[in-house]
Amino acid sequence: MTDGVAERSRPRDRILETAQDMFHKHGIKGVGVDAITEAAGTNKMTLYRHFESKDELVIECLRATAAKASRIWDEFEARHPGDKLAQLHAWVQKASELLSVDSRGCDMANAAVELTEADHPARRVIKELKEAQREKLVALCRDAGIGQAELLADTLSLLLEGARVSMQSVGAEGPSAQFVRMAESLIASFRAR
Amino acid sequence: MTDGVAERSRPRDRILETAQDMFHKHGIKGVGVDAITEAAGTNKMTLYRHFESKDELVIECLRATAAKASRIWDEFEARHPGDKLAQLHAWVQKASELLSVDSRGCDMANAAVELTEADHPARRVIKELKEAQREKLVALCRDAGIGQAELLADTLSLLLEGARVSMQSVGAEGPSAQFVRMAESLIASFRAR
DNA sequence: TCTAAAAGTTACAGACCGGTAACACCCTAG
DNA sequence: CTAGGGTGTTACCGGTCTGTAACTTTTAGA
Repeated sequence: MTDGVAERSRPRDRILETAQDMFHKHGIKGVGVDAITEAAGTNKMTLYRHFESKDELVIECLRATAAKASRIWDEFEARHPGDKLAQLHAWVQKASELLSVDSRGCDMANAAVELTEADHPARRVIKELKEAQREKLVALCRDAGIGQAELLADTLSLLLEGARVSMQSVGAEGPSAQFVRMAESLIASFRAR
Repeated sequence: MTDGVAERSRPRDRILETAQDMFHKHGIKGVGVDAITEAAGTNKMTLYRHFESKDELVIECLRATAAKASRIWDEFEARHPGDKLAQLHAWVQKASELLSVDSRGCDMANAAVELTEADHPARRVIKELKEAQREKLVALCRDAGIGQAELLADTLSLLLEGARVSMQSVGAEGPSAQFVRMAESLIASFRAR
């Protein structure tokens, strides 16, 4: 009779994990703190003892998501130590796997779409995290020996971001279905010159 | 002393136009019907006499947006009659113009991100409209004499969709800044083979 | 075992939401 | 001039939202 999401961890961890999951699935404005705490097997007061507001919880969730993504990058290095080109291909492969398994795309991009207020506290965090990810991909492309590393990295970024949002509007059979082919031929053409 | 948004048109038209603008700027869940009717210089009862629900209003707004986009396509044909390749370049140019002028991206994609319920009435409309746009771009590529027209059209779609969402998370100086260069070299490479 | 912190419980405040009812008004078509 | 449809106004319903107060229970460490 386990709790599924909850298990027996500390309330703060359960709240954070549950909130990540629910924000991801239903959007930030689509889920209230009551629903989160109930799903996490706790209550609202406990949430507000650990997070000073819903916005702050959102930010913590985004940071946690980025940390998970970072762990995936560590896997690339572990599986293909030193071989940056193989890591780049692994990146494409992993991106397409996630596309086929999850139809809700990137939490940070989705949050940016939802939180339209220019001064929303989450916006600067989103920008920071996205910029860090961009730099990582640029570095990977450069270390893989590609000339115009920034341009390739940015193109791959836009393709992936587009695929993730396209899935949500037209579904998996839309343009996003060809993501791997696009990305691979793009890498090939950048390597050729 | 004009009303700005309102002028002296019929309440229904004012509501539709104002709602389009406000949904676009602040998101669907970010604006209430009260705010819309007030900005449109009318009241809630009048809105509900013309639209049976907020969801229905959202759908009408999406259709109106798609109709505006369709008028832009008519411009391409008017400016470059018969020259499909020139129209494709015009499409790239226009897309980048819109990117630099408006940072909130595509209403349909944004709505798909916000409205997470799988059976939301707006979702099927979004899918229909997006599929229609996809077919238009595929036809344009094919008529421009490009071999793998579907693949080029889908790649361009993902690039643009990605650019529009990337702008919202990292801003205009991010990867989306290179959209024109990416799109043009992509077209060139498809034409070359 | 005793204590203190963490967590649970209940109730509530105050705001906003989508949607409706009842009624008064105005403007135009006949 | 008059009838009637479109519009404006006010008030309200039931629900949901974030966030807080006050109090009780559980848990864990010395």
